[in-house]
Parts: sequence; structure tokens; C-alpha cells
Amino acid sequence: MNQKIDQFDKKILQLLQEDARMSHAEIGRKVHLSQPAVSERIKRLESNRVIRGYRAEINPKALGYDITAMIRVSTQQGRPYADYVANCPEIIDCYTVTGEDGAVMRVLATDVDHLQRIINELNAFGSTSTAIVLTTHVSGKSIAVPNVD
Amino acid sequence: MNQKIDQFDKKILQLLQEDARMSHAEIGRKVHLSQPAVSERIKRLESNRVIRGYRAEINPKALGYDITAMIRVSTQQGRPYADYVANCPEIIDCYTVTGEDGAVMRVLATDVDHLQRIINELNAFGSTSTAIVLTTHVSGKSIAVPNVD
DNA sequence: GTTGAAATAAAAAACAA
DNA sequence: TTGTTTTTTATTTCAAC
Repeated sequence: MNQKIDQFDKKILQLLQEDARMSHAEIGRKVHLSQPAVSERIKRLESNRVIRGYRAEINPKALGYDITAMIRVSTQQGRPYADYVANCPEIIDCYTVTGEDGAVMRVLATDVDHLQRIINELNAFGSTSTAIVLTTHVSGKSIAVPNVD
Repeated sequence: MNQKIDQFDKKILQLLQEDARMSHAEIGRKVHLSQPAVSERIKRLESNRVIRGYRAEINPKALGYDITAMIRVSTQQGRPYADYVANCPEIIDCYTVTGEDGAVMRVLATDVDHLQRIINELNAFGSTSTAIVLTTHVSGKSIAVPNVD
């Protein structure tokens, strides 16, 4: 099940993180491998769950989401929130973390009224602390593969 | 530059967020549109920057990153961190937010020593507060397109 | 928006190191 | 096992409508 990631895999993963729709032939040209060899390696990386999937990255503003917020929820002895989070379309990321804040979430809202409604819902799970995102410096940066030299 | 997103675009964006490598012909079958019509719409969504790009989603654990942490940095009157953040491979997400925490970051580390080194570096920009991620409930959930009915 | 032809890419097969 | 080239199938691009 586990595999060792060699320099070819490392480069392939870098390229697919930058452009998931790059053709296997073009990847092959860049890494100096034939198209079937690249396809074979990608298939193995997929079945080993090194590659989890391929996602189009959408601009939230273009869809009317003018506000991104980070909401921390102190969830100690609160009711379970996993199902709620999974089904709430505004919650894009949600992590259970150590410390007094049980959960950290990234949410999208169309306007402040919308954000208020989301916060009201989340208050059912614990006290919340909301910070509005002013600048997104990086979001979903490519993961660097540790050196295998 | 701006465009109205109709029900076809909405479905196309949903499908590409789930699987960015789905063929345009298959998308066409699902939305009941010809393949060139789908390609045309996708090209428009790309050039209007509704679609920002296509990314392979990589499993950090598979690459040796056993720890994910949320680090908050109180950066008031601190030195600028945008360049550092852009070039630090362990910082995957970084947001400047309102409130006393100037910045919220998601970082990957191979082990606690590695995490400690990252925190030490970040302390140059302000006092830090670190919470280790115990569970990732959702990360990069598909953005729902608001109704256009 | 559609169909249909040409170019390109992916998958399958046969085989070499 | 991991790679190569060749062949077949699928997809994308580019007309013309």
C-alpha cells in the first residue's frame, strides 16, 4: 500500500498541483518519461491515495461570496457538529483542534446578514469568535514533497 | 468581464469541483449539452476567472506530513510577513483577518520538531498561538453556486 | 447552440531492460 | 518491476452551419 515517492513522482505531483488538467504526454515531456509511464505512475499515486482527487478552484467573489470569515467555536461539552458542518454549504473548511477553541472553520457569506445567520446557527454548538478575512495571501498552496535525494 | 452564471454553468462548476479531470463530453452528457458547448462555457469561465485553475489534491500524510496546525500570529506593528509566507513551503493557507490576531495560517509539519522550527520562525512577526489539528472534517469543500432560478 | 472532420491525448497491447 | 514503442480508443479543437 505504501510506496516510495521518487524524483519522477515528486515532479509529477508538483505539476498536477499546479495544473490538474495537464496532459500526461506534456507531463512526460517535462519529466523526460513516456506518456504511458506517466499514466502508470499517476494511476498508482491515485490508488495509493497520495492523489486524493482533482478540483477546479473557483473564485468565491465571482459567485457572489463577498465575505470570507474564520470562525472559532468553543465546542467543549457541546453537541456534535460534524454532520452540521458536512451539510452546511457555507462552511468550506472545518478542523477540530487542540486548545480552548474546539473547532476552526472557514466560511463564505454573500454579505454581513448572511454571515450573521451562519454565526447564529453555529452558536448552537458553542461560543463563537469571528474574524473577517481581509487578505488571502495563500490558499491551498502546493504541497512541497520532502526531498528524497 | 462579468457574466451571469446560468443553470448550465452552475452544474458545470459543481462537476469540475468534484472532478477537475472529467471530460467535457461526459460533462455534456450530464448537463444535456454538446461537448463543444461545454468546452466553450468552460473557456469563458476560465477567462473570466470564475475558474481560477485546476489542482490535484494531495494527501499530506502520504508525503510525510504527520502534523497539521493552525497558527494565529498577532502581527500588529510587526514586520511584513507576506513575502515570508509566500516562500515558506510549510504554510499552505494564510489569511490576514480582523481582530487581535492579525494572521491565521494553516501549516504542515513532518513532526513536532519541525513544527517547533516553523513557530520559531513565525515568532519574528508577532506572538503566536498554535493549535494542532486533530480532525479535518472538511477541507476545500465545493463552493455551492447561489440559486439563479 | 449544433454536427462532423482533423489534431491531440489516453488507454491497451506487445515487448525490452 | 518499470520502462519503451505501437496501436486503438477517446477527447479536444476547429471548421461550417
